[in-house]
Amino acid sequence: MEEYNPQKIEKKWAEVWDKTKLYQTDLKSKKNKHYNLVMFPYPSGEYLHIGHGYSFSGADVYARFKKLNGFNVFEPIGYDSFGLPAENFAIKNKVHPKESTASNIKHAEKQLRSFGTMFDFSKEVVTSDSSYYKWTQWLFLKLYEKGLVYQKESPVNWCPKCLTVLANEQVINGLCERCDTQVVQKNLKQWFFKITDYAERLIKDLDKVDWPGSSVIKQRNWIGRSEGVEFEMDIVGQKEKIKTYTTRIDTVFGMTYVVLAPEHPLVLKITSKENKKAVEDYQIKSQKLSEVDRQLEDREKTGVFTGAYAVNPFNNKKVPVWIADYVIYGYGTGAVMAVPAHDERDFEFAKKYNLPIVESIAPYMKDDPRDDKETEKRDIVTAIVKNPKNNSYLCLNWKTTDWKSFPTGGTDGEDLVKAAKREVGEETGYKNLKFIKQIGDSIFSEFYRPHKDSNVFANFKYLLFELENEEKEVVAQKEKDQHEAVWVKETEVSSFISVWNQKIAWKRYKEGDFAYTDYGVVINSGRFSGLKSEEAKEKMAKWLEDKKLGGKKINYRLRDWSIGRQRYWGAPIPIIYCKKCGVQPVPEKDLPVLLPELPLEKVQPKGTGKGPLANAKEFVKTICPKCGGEAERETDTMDTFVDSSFYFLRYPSVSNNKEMMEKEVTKKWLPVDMYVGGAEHVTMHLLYARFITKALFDQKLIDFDEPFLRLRHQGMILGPDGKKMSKSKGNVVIPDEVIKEYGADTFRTYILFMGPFEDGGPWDPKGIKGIQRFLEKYWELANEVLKNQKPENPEEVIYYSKEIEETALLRIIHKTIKKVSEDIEGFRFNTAVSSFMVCLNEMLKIKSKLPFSKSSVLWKEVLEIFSILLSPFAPFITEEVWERFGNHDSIFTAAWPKYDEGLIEEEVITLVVQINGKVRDTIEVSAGISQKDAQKEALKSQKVIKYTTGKKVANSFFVPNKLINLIVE
RNA sequence: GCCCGAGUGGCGGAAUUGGUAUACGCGACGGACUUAAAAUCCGUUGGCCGUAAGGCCUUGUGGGUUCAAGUCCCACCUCGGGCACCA
Repeated sequence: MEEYNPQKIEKKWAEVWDKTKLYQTDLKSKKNKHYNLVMFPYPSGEYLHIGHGYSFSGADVYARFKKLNGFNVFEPIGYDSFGLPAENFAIKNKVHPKESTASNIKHAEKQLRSFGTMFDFSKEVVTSDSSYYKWTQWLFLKLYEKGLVYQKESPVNWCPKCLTVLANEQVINGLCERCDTQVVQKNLKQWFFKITDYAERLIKDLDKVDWPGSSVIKQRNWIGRSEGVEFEMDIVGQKEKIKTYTTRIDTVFGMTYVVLAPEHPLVLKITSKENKKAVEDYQIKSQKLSEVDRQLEDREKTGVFTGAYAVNPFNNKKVPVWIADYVIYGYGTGAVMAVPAHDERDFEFAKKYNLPIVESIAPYMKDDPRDDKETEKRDIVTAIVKNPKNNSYLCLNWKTTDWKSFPTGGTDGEDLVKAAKREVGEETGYKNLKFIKQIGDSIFSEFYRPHKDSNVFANFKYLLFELENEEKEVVAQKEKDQHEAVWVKETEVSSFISVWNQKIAWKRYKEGDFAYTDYGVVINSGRFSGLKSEEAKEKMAKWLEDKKLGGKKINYRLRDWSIGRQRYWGAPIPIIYCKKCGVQPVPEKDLPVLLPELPLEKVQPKGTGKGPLANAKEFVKTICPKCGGEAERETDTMDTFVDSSFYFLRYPSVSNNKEMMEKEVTKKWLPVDMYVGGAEHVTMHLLYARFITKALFDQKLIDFDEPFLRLRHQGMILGPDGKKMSKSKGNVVIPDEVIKEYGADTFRTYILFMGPFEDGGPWDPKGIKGIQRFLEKYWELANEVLKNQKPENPEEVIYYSKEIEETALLRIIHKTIKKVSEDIEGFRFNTAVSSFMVCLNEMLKIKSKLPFSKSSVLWKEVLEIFSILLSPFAPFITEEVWERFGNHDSIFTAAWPKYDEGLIEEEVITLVVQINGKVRDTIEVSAGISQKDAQKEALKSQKVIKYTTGKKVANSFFVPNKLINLIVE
């Protein structure tokens, strides 16, 4: 028999598919479309690694599955070829980026073709090609027209190694995303896209898309919406006012100082003469700090007093105004009302600089009060009694409930100390206590009391006592029945006490004050006292509005997208500076602004804050489009994320030089139906692409405002050592070697079989043998069936007889159709592959009982179905088998098989018999058996009898066609 | 610190709605074929006790709900990812 030779087969079909243009999508076709997109690669000079192979394999299985299901599938590919990696590679290898990019693309394309993907190479985009970046520039102009582009001098992230500005999204833990160099802050005039205008919609419209839940959450958190209140405070003796933003207006009565960011413009205006020197020094010092240093986790808080006082409008109290670098100028108003009692940062600062701490929120817990009952307010006091002789504390171990608590009781208007002493006496007998101090302020709790059939809204206070001597009075029997008094060692108190509010009180006592940051009941807050946080927030916001001092405000963490890069290898920003007319956009008709061909030595950035284009005199020098006078071009290039924010819009129109998006074809093909790529792009590319889509939608250039309807991520493939692949670790695996040895079919099937698609994991070359064996077995079976395709005597053929084996053959293939269809739709490729193996193993078993001579027609049919099912994973081998079976058209023009529910259903099923929840036997019964009959059958089993003799079946639970659980006593 | 996600054999992993835990594959062991090896084929393979029949235990740990828990609830531990002085 002819051996399976993947190299030969794959070479043959790659050529045939290319020649017949099988994967060139007719974009004008009326058929149902499916736009299947993969994130296009970065041809940086490395080979496409195994991770690309993973991503493309998964996406391609889905694309082929859709094609077989009758969709007109478009699976384009291109190259994200502008940018730092490509440029750095070129500089390092002393090749011009233009040349290196071209050769890298050539190599990448060769690799891509070897993967056996159905990419439509005829509609390729190359972002560094002027035919593409013309549209990058056009996009810039469109946003510019609508005021979504602006230029601002501001501190920006500067990578001292890449010598360029980076977007917020490109700074990872304070390091440059590309080269891991520590990023510093630099003041530069920069171009920004106003993505913050879209913050709300970018959050809201996440509801519209089918994306992995974790990615939706990640993007939401990145945008960081927060609801709060903004209000103004007077400054004593000055005209200026301080505007502040807070999400916790309910804590405002606890404000004991105000902090401004050091760079806040108000700082110098309000600083008093005596404090001027210190404030200025501090400002200079903090300006020098890099973003990283400023964000270091355990950095101690620092700050200085300005000498000014602000007035809390709620209680007209004067509070000192400080500056400190823990307040960020770019967020909110750059000014914070500091409430040390209820904010950890303010607390730390207040402790360090001895600022007062005032509680305005008391802990509160709603402990299942009943809505239908009255609520009574009660003041309650808890005594924490210390025995100084042995360092233990007086506690109660309750007999009537599972409480473990300190002595506690109502005050009934009595003095707190007196009431506490009385309670301790009644409950435990101890009568000589010395009052030490009160611990914290109130804690509230609302709960239902069964013995009085009412709710209590309790106000707990906590007093600390020391035991003077062990003298006791008699404890009433009634008390003794309820609880016993025990002395608990200090170290064990916190685990002993079970009552939540006493746990908090104990923590306060032992660890001293801490910031209580949860919601609760507002206290010490004048007319707002007694309200719960949620209510107080509403009423306080309303109060501010009425007084015209402020009101509700929503803030976002998201910053505008800085898009200028001081590097060579990118799309020039189409802007002209005219001395007379100022900043002028390049007119559309003059696009593209061609990237000048600089010699390699001039490509290298100098770090002057200006990019290499500034050295290209003939490029810089131009004329003003408005007045025709002498003018200069902008020399920054655009961030590559601008290039990739619209490439999916360009693919269908790639052959059109007049329009970025051809109307008809765009309307038909977009948005993207399925997008496959890494989760690392969630807060960058995917966010930018959504923003650009919405901006174009608002200009009525497209009629949809979400670009990617469905999104799936592939996991990361790690090196065989379990570490992230990197050249320096020497653990990079490239798919070429694997494909050369085993073929693309085996590679694709294996990499998808390794585990769940979204998980990834270490590349383990050992397991690939299993897939190789599987494909070989399939190949052999198919060829054997083929050999027996035409029986000598056609009369001998029994077609669909009732032979058990035939039924079994049909059953297994139909089961497999169902399973594989569902698994591919759900991106569960690993289990789909496993069911192929189950199916093949079953077929081989049947084969030994069902000779070909009798049923070759059925065998052929089954093998054809199996081939179609397998073809998305292993396109080459299945295409070859398909052809050998006498089909003239490609297998990918075939129809995906439908399964017959009736054929899947078993006639005899294996029923699990449990006795008291433990599996004791399995019995063969006919499908659809009733509970009664099942029980009867089960009780016949010898194994079951063993457990049931002399016992009564008290109950039974039945899961039809699965299980029966008999309860015997 | 906060927000996600995950812990299942020697390994990768499976288990639809709570219903036979360990499918499928790798590896390992035993056997067949072979002068031999590779390849291939057949068998065994969660742990413990037992000659066996069989029994007991087992999905990170500890509790709970249930006739029944990998799956649901509570607490904790470990790992991975994201955010991180965002007021």
